[in-house]
Amino acid sequence: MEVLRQFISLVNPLSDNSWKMLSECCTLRRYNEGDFVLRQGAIGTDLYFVKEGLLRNFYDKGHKEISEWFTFEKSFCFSIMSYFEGTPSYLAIQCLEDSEVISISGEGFMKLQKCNFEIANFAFFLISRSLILSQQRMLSIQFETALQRYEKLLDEHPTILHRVPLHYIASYLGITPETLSRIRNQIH
Amino acid sequence: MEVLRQFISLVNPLSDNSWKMLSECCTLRRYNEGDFVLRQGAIGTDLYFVKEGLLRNFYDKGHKEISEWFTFEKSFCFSIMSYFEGTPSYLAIQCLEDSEVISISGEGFMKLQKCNFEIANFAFFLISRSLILSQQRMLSIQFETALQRYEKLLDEHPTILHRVPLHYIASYLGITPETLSRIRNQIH
DNA sequence: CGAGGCCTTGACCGCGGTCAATGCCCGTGG
DNA sequence: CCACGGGCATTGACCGCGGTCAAGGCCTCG
Repeated sequence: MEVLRQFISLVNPLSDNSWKMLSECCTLRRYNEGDFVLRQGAIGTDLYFVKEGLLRNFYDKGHKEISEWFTFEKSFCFSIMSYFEGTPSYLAIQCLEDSEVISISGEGFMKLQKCNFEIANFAFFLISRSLILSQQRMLSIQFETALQRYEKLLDEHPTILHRVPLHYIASYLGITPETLSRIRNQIH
Repeated sequence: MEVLRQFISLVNPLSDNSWKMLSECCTLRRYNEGDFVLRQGAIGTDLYFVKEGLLRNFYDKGHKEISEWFTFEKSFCFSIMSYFEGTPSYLAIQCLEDSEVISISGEGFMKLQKCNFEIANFAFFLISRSLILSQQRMLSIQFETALQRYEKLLDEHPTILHRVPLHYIASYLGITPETLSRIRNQIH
């Protein structure tokens, strides 16, 4: 669990007492490649911190799976709609590699947030960062070409090609595998 | 200011004490059509609640202005990047009609948020709703055609055609005025 | 009456989607 | 060990949405 505390400390350090309360909401789980951390339709009010491994966050759109994002080690993810509204998750979370994930109970976390300012602060930080990323992604989809988005993705995550199959990357970029293929051989 | 308190009460009512502290951060301002509530490049850490009137939130992209959203009466807006990071705002906010706007000092609000759970809760609510809207807008841009987005907009804001010029609506929809024009006469 | 802003219309084009075929890699079973 | 089958990636032909550029109509205001 120490990894999680260090991660949170980068934002604002928690007192021993706050950390004790928070860690009581946490559970470390191990998954194999292909396992689901969260299935669509399940209630997913928990927050997930990836200690080791790689997750794929995706949802169904028509007959296709759309990859919303890939959660790398040392970062958080959660099902936005499900978390805020307690509804069944349209988002699913699956492991692309064997992974270790710390689940933070949504119920427990929300209670803490209402009575502990350090944790309320951290919650606010998490959400605000999601909001900024969401805005940036929107601008990216609206104004950049598929080629630009692909190059930016490689730039930010150079290892992604070795770790994620191309058709998942395509759906993250908002294009078909065919288009991604054309983009790739247009580069060389 | 009473309107604002009522609005907040819909989410979670504030005690008299919390409201007193919050209202000390608030300033009511009147604007004429065309006036700027926030200019691009200015530091815009405040939150704005529109009591009366209609605002346009837009930014520059290349040589064009892109309308990000229209803020109708009885709702909030703010410059996301500027608010969280205290940086100069790339977003500008301008009045499309004579308006009355309550500005909540960002500085004051953030202080309250760190020592008052009712206000922290409300802040969390505001951000989380922005996040949900941002996600929805992203899905809308990625998967719906311009026609679908236009029809949905009219459905959700039937008065918008009387209050907002078409070229602003076009840029909100992410299309050119020419395309909007074609869409409109294709409906009848 | 003329000028300028807004909206519309037309001709053309490019990005990315769809559909279908082919190639490649790899695991399974005869 | 080879043959087969299936999933993934690629390639090609075609098409439609929406962008660009240019022109024309209409209103308002000086």
